[in-house]
Formats: sequence, C-alpha cells, structure tokens
Amino acid sequence: MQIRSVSEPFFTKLQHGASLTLNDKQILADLCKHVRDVKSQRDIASQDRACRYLPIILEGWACRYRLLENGKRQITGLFIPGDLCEPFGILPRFPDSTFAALTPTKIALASLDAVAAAARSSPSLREAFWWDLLMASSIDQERLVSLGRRSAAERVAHLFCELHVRLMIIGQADNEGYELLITQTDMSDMLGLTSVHVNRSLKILRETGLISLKGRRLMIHDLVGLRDLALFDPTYLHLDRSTSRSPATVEAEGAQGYEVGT
Amino acid sequence: MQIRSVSEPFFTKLQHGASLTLNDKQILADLCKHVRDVKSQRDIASQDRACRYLPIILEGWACRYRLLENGKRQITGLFIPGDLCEPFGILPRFPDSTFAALTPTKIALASLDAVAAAARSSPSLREAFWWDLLMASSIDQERLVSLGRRSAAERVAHLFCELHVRLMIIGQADNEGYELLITQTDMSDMLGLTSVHVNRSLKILRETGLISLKGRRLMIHDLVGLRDLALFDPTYLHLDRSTSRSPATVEAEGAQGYEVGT
DNA sequence: CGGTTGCTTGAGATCCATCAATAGGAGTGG
DNA sequence: CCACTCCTATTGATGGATCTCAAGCAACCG
Repeated sequence: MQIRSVSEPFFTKLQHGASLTLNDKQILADLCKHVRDVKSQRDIASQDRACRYLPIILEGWACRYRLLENGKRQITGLFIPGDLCEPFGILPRFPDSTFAALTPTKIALASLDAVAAAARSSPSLREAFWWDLLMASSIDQERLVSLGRRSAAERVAHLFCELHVRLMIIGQADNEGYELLITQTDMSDMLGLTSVHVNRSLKILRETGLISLKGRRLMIHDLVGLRDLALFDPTYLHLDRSTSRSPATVEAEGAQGYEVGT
Repeated sequence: MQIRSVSEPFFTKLQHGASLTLNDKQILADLCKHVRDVKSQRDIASQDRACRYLPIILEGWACRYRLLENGKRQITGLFIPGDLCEPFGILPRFPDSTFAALTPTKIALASLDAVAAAARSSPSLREAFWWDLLMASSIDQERLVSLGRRSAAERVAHLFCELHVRLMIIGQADNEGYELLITQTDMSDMLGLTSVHVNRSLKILRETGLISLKGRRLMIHDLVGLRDLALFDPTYLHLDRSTSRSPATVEAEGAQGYEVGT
C-alpha cells in the first residue's frame, strides 16, 4: 500500500510511453521495494558503481554532474520523480560523473536483474522503458542545442518549458505553474551560465510578464509566449505516442490527460 | 574481399571494446553489405526514418544536427569511419534532427534485424556494441560539458584531443596529427561558436605552438600541452577495457537490450 | 540571535558575436 | 587556359552578451 504510493510518479510517467496494465503497475511497484532517503546535496551511490542497482527517483530532484579540474561544475542531467536515474541503467555508470540529490530525495534502488526480468515479462513495460530512454536522450540532446545556440534568457525559458511538460506528466504541474525545487546556482550549472546572469535572465522573464516567482512557486502567465521565446518545440519529448513508435506498436487509446502542444 | 576492406574501420574500432574473433569480423563485414555513397552536405536517410536500417560510416565524416526556427544550427554529433550513425540504432530516429554528410561519405546500411541477430549470436560482439554505445554517450556528455563550461579555445582544443583519440583507434591518426576533414564553420556549429571565433581560437592554438595547420592536415606539436589546455581527460572514452565492464554483466543484460523494441 | 545560504543589484572587464572586407583555392564553363 | 563564381579562411573594428567582483538584503536554522 505504502510502496505502491511512492512508486506512483514512476508508473504515471511510464504510462505516457505505453499502455500499462494493472499487472505492469504492480511490477513497477515491486521494483521500488528498496527505498532510500538522501539528504540534499548528497551524492547518490557514486561509489556504488559496481553494484547492480538502478536508482529511480520517487521524491525530490536530483542531478548528474561533472567537475572540471579548474573547479567548474556542469550538470549534465536533471532528474525528477519518476525518472530512471540515468538513461543507461543497464550499462555501467559514467565513471567520471556523479549523481547528487538537489533536494531531500527519496530514491528506489531497483535490482538490474529485476528490471531486466520486468522488461522480458511484459511487452508494454518493455515499450515504456524504451520510450523513457528515448525521451531522456532527447532531453540531453536538446540541452546541447540550448548550450550551443540559445541565449541566456532563452535557455532559462526553455528549461522552464521542459520542466513544465515533464512535471505535467507526473501530475506535479498545472497550467498555472509548478514548484521549482532547484536554486539559481543549480540552474546556472545546468545551463552553462553564472548564477548572477541566471538571476538577470529571470528578471527579464518576469518583466516581460511571462512568468513570476513567489518563493519556490513558478507561475507561468503566458505559456505560448514563453515557448516562443525559448524556441521550444515539445515534439522532442515524444509525447504524441502515435508518431513516436513504429506503427506496429501503436495502439489507439485515449490520451491520458495531457496533450502535447497545448 | 572488397567488402571486407570497406568494413575495416568498423571492425578496428569495435576491437577496442571487446576481443573479437575472425568470425565476428566476418559478421561485421556481412553487416556492411549494402553500401551507399553520399555527397558532401547531403542529408543521410533523414526521410528514411521508418526504415529499419542502421547507418554505419565507412568513409568520410558525417554529423547529426538540428536547425532552430531562428536559423541557427547546432551539430549534436560527429561521426567518423567505424561509427554507428547514432547511439540508438535500435530505437526510432530522433524525429527532429537530421543526419548529413560533412564530406563525401560512404555508408553501410545494416538491417536492424541483422544487427540484433549478430548481437545475439556473438557475446563478444554484444559486448563491443554496448561499449560503442557507452562511448558514444560519453562523447555526447563531454560535449555538453564543453559547451557549458569551457572557453572557445578550450573547446577547440578539446575537440582536437577527442578526434585524435577517436582517429587513432581506427588508424587514421598518428602522434604527429591527422586529416581534419571539416570546415571551421562545421566546427563552430558543433562547439556553439561563430566560425570567426573558431578561426581566432585556432590562431591562439597556433601561436602557442600547440598545433599547426597545413591545408587539411592538423599537426599536433604538444599533445600534453593541448590536453592540458583543453582539460582533456581521456578516461571518458572508455578505452581501458579492463575497467569498463565485467563480462558477466554483459551476458546478463546484453540480451535484454538488443531484443527489446523489435 | 549569529551564521549560513540564496537572491538581487551595480559597475567594470572580458569574451564572443556581428559586420565588413580581403584573399586564396577549387571547381566550372567558355 | 582564363575568367568567373563560390566557398573557406583570415583579419579588423565595433558592439553586445556574459562574467567577475562586490555589496546588501531576506529567509531560514541551529
């Protein structure tokens, strides 16, 4: 009962990648048996590299980052509830990067064998896992585009748009906005900027009337305008199931709540 | 005979990921049966998205790029001979990005079924494919670090170091340097800079005595100095096989990966 | 409370982009 | 073989975007 509730965002997210059954839901809940709390700013399993567990975020936000010799930090991935902590759970960890909690975080450690068994036993779960991998890779790639070819304000706006969609998927955002759980310094390390400049970019977005911030609550007043500014095209997130997979795997089922491109 | 020769860089590269047998070599050669020539600047199979072929570069250099609505281009991946044209050949193509040849290019179109069959039939090939996927992902991730936290000259230097290692692997570079087949404009779209600034960064590297350029030939005069400047740490390329992955894990998980999603 | 962390703003310096012009090389057609 | 064009490389001048350094303020927390 309690277990099933913590695995809820995981299931909710994967539902967007394939039509999952109640049995699938139970399997996912079973994968989340081993739950661990991680304090904010603490590394997650960076030394557990050899162990055969795939971290799944259940609560809180986390990231993968890399430190350079000159002391600079680049966050190479952001993880929110429901996320498999890396696109390659079935591969060895990136040896040169570290996972860390950005907020107090609850993670499940799923045995890789159990994940593999789950994928083998259920075609729909298999499809959902591949969808998740594709989505994670697309997010990484789009971040590359941001860092290479978007201005500071555009990057911030794009991040907000991306998070809006990702949080909608797991029911942690609505049309008004969402809770933004990371600091401006974290955002700067994610977007290749300084925290000072992230702050100035936020000011621009605020003054343009696109968003506003009250504490940790990000309010989006003009989603279209924000996406316009960010050059945000939600198709890269592969939420339109009918176009994302090979025709054979496409089934007609009602769109679960969220529609792409609204 | 001829076929085997064009697949040579493919085999040479994968050899670094696992100990391959003569039989493996033959299998790889068979995967490269369907060869196609692509002219410089032409898109590769961008409309072939539905078709179940994995492009493999045999000669020349190619890239994956994305165009933004404001006309800017970001190259999100660079491919050289021996490269599988995307890390996720087994997944649907990234719908929003395009593959293009940067030079006259010879590519093989390997049937996905044949690739899957090859991975199933040979544990060593399976290990090599996973190694390739891991390496490709690490390269992408390191580019993210470059775009976020390295200066222009550092980015250029880092690209040169990365290409040096990648070309060494396939025998197309030596300690002196290698043929740099892309233009400064291509480099700028890869590194998030303008071509003018790439040119100025090159000038710095030349004046520092680290490199020199004669036509398309890049000569590296001080590899240590270049790597130092670039904050280049070759471990991310996973060339030390002994630390990269235990055979047992490949056995257990490899089968799952390549069978899923078919 | 005092200390810490995160947010905000200012002023000046640096990095990089933009615009512009020149030159060389490769290919092409006359 | 030459004239022409296109593409790439190169360099200068200038402006803009972002960084750095610095200070003040608010919120939180032991």
